[in-house]
Amino acid sequence: MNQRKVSIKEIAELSGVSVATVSRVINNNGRFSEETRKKVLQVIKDTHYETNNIAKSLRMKKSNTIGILVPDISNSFFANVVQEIESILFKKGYSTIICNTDRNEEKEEAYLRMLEGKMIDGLIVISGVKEFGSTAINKKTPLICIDRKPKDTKSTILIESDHYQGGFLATEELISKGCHNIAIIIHRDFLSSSKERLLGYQNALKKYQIPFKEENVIHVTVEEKMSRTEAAKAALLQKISEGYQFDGVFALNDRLAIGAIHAILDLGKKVPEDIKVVGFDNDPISKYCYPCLTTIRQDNMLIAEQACENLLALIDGTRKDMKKHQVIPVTLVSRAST
Amino acid sequence: MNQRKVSIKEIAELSGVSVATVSRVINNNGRFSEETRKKVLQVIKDTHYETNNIAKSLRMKKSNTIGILVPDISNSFFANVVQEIESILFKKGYSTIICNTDRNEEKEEAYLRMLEGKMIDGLIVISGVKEFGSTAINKKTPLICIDRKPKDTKSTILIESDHYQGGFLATEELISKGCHNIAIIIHRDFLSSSKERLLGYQNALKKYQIPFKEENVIHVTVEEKMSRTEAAKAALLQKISEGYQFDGVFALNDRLAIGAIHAILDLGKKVPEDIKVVGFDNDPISKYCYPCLTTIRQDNMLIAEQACENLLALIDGTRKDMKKHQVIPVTLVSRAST
DNA sequence: TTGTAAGCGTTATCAG
DNA sequence: CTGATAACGCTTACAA
Repeated sequence: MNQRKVSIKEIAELSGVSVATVSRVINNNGRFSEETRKKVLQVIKDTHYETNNIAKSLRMKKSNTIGILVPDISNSFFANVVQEIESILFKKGYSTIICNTDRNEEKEEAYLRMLEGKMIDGLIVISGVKEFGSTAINKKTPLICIDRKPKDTKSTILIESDHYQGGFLATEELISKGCHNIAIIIHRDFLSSSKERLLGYQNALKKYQIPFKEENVIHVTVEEKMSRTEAAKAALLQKISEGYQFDGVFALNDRLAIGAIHAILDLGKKVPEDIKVVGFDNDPISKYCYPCLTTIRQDNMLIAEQACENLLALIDGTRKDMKKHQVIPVTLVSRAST
Repeated sequence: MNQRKVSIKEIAELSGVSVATVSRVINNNGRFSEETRKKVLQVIKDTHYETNNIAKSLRMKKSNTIGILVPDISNSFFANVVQEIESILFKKGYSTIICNTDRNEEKEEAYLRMLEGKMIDGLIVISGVKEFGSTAINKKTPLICIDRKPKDTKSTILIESDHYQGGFLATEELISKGCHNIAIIIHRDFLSSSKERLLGYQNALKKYQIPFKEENVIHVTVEEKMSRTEAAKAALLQKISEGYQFDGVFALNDRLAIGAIHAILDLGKKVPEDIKVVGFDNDPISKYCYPCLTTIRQDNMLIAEQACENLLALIDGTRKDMKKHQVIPVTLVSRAST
């Protein structure tokens, strides 16, 4: 019962027509009689014929495939966005090649070459490390960036969350719950997203006339083999041991926030009674930690939708009024930690 | 500076040789003079030529692409395994098409058709729902299953964790910490992995001469729009309200375990002092919840390695002594919850 | 309405 | 050592 792979040519022979006609029927393209249509379709059914997309791609110079570059698929934010993108594109008839770059520039470069060889119709780069000026795919391949823009700052479209708003909302939440002395925990301060979040924090303070103090900014560096959570915990404990006092924490992501909570609990204080905590990302762990973590939710779904929509428009050439920088609103998810 | 895509033919012309020779040089295949080699390579470099893998695949009937079917990429176990597989295969020169099936049989079927059209060289199915007997890819496409075997039970290779051992270790841990009355929380009891874990639980009890009681088995059903965690918490609270007593919990996955912990804490009891808890999977949340969760770690890395190794052997035809059922050991990760 | 044939970019066979 | 050329499976003018 092991049917060999059957080609359009054999369908033609079995149906008593030419390959051209079969092709027309398959693609519902051009004219043919109802009779031949029926016959061809029947033969296709019988033989379990499936179009060879490789050949089709070669001929059409279109692969119906798009590439996604992602730094780390096991990060929940990335995983979610990718999953959503994949799902949307699938419905549109595109398949997706997901490339996990490990934030490694060489790997990224290698993937780009591979993708080019596969004649991808478009590319989505999430938080990419590489500047795309010199790369293999600098041609006309439609490109959308999410979360971070490559240095080659020309005309590529960037889609990202409203990090400023996120910082503002998080801080406002703490203030509204009575905090006056709010620590902010930052990991990668060079990221534009981090800077925006910090700015939101500062402006929220200003709005409520709370002075911004430099000593409230806690920078954590994550050593090799150490998680962000551990690093944040250690940094906070260190600072406290030096006499630092505070009544609220805004951590720039949920992993850091959990670290802060652990530190606080270890000292015998209570969250949220003694100190309140807000994170960022709405990582699943924020729902499962104890106490549950108030956090800022990025709209992964909308980011994905917008990325796909723009990319497809770019591919189809129906590029109307696409903004170069698209900012997606975030929302506060209020939980037990505040 | 926008170079059009350049083909082997143009390389030939620019180098003053034939396409055949260029092909030979590129693939280091056949004989050619050092001189021509140098010239051709130089032209390739100058023009930024990149092989068109679509054309190559068509000709070679080999795409150097493998497909992965995965139920849910945002599940940490799956995400990890997929990530690892992708990384290994990439090093071997294969690219990977990751297909997220959402446990949806139609989507799975559609993906299989798509993958066939892409002439994939091999397929890895993680916890698949479909029986592959009738499907598009029943040909000779090499196939490896992870975690669950499709019904069509013929000769496909299955790689999975030692679920029995996991159940045993988890239960033994609880017993060794003084538990005598251990609840077991089960979600999908029809899965063979669940059955094995239960069996391990029972045999561990037997080893320590603790009688197995049916009332200790808590089945949770997860309603639409409810997380496993919430469902487990609700189920446990319900049971307790009926007067049920216990001093330890073995939950068949970490999400369920977290639910149990939340239930226990809500009742004013302490973990691990009053009740101890063990989960399964070593989900990242197990490290970040409070208290941190003792759990069973599946060896994702080894599973991935073994899957790739077997698949590549199948593809190359160097299929020596491959066992049809390969069982990967698991380990206990002891944390605060016990 | 249908068939013929060219061509997409490669590799492999067969002569030279 | 190198060059023509067929073939991979498909789409699409152009003819009929």
